[in-house]
Amino acid sequence: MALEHAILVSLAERSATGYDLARRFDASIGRFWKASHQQIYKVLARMEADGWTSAEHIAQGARPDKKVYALTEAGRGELIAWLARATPPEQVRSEFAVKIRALHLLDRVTVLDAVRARRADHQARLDGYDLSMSKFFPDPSALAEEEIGPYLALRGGIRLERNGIDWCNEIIETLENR
Amino acid sequence: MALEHAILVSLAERSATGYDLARRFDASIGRFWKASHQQIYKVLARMEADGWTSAEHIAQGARPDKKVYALTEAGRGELIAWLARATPPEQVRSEFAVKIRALHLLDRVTVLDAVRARRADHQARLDGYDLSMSKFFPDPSALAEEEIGPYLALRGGIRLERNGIDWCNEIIETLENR
DNA sequence: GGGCGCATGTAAAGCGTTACATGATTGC
DNA sequence: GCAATCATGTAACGCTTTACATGCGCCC
Repeated sequence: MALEHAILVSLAERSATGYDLARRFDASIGRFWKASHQQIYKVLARMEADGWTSAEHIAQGARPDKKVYALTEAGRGELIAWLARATPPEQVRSEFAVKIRALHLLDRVTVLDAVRARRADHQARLDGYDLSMSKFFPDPSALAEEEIGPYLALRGGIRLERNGIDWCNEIIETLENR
Repeated sequence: MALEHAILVSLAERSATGYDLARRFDASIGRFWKASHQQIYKVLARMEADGWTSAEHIAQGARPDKKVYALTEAGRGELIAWLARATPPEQVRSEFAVKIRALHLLDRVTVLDAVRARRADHQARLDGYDLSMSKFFPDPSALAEEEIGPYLALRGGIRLERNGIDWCNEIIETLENR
């Protein structure tokens, strides 16, 4: 896919400026797709040229002018078409896992420290997700139609971090018991 | 990081040609770092220029000539230094998760079909990993020193697939119960 | 006769990261 | 006075993907 489809998803939720999108990519959507503002502005310009979005220029006295992007019918069509297309299984790319493979080249203490640091890292993100969960979905048994997706995506994030923690624990235990 | 460090890890296990590496990246190492042969040949050339690897030219009558790359002392040093450097938490990039976020824009049947297909995909890879496990590590309580890393990496892969399956099941159940 | 395995590359295009650039307002 | 927030970009570089290119031997 590409960034443009993630932007389509975000704009379908709410129209936004490039700046807004960049912040969303730092928070919710960004759990599964990171993007810098530089990238976003470039792609946004291309999407406008392709007719997927339309921009409304808004002058603000004190603050800088802004361009609010909204989905066009064509953009919405492309979004639906993309959603319906089969998703190729994405490949994992984990520097940590590559290092784990070669762990016997390092002394045990260094490895254990690194694994504990990574576990703390997973835990910190998990704490953030738990907070989002209680803030945005306090009652998961009563979700509005458009909330199911974001809820399940957040659940996916939580599972990912928990899984990361479990793996770290397994590594630590395996190394300590020998 | 980059591909070069994954190649260093692979060459530390055994010297290899670019072709061999490409196959390894299709199998074991590739669980966590994919690379095409085009990429590998280019990086290998640069690594040789940097003195991290040394190549031995071998002419084979019938088959094409080959270059067997081995780690140099400098390469080994770089590998150890990289292993000891802190690993920045890698960002997830999941097209599937982005789609899940926007799932309410599609009809339920299409979504469920897609999620079931993805679950099957996870299951297929898990089956492959289970096979590797029984083939290479039939007795995990008696692992040689250099086997611990590859064993734990494989465990990580297994956990990842299982976690993927669990998430798919949660999505399916959530969608079916409403 | 056709496809696969071995073996090595070049070239172009697209995507992503990092650095640079500007400028006003608000809060500490 | 200094940092952060709002707001939008350009430029250079590097990594990744996709397409193109070659050529022999073996098996069905």
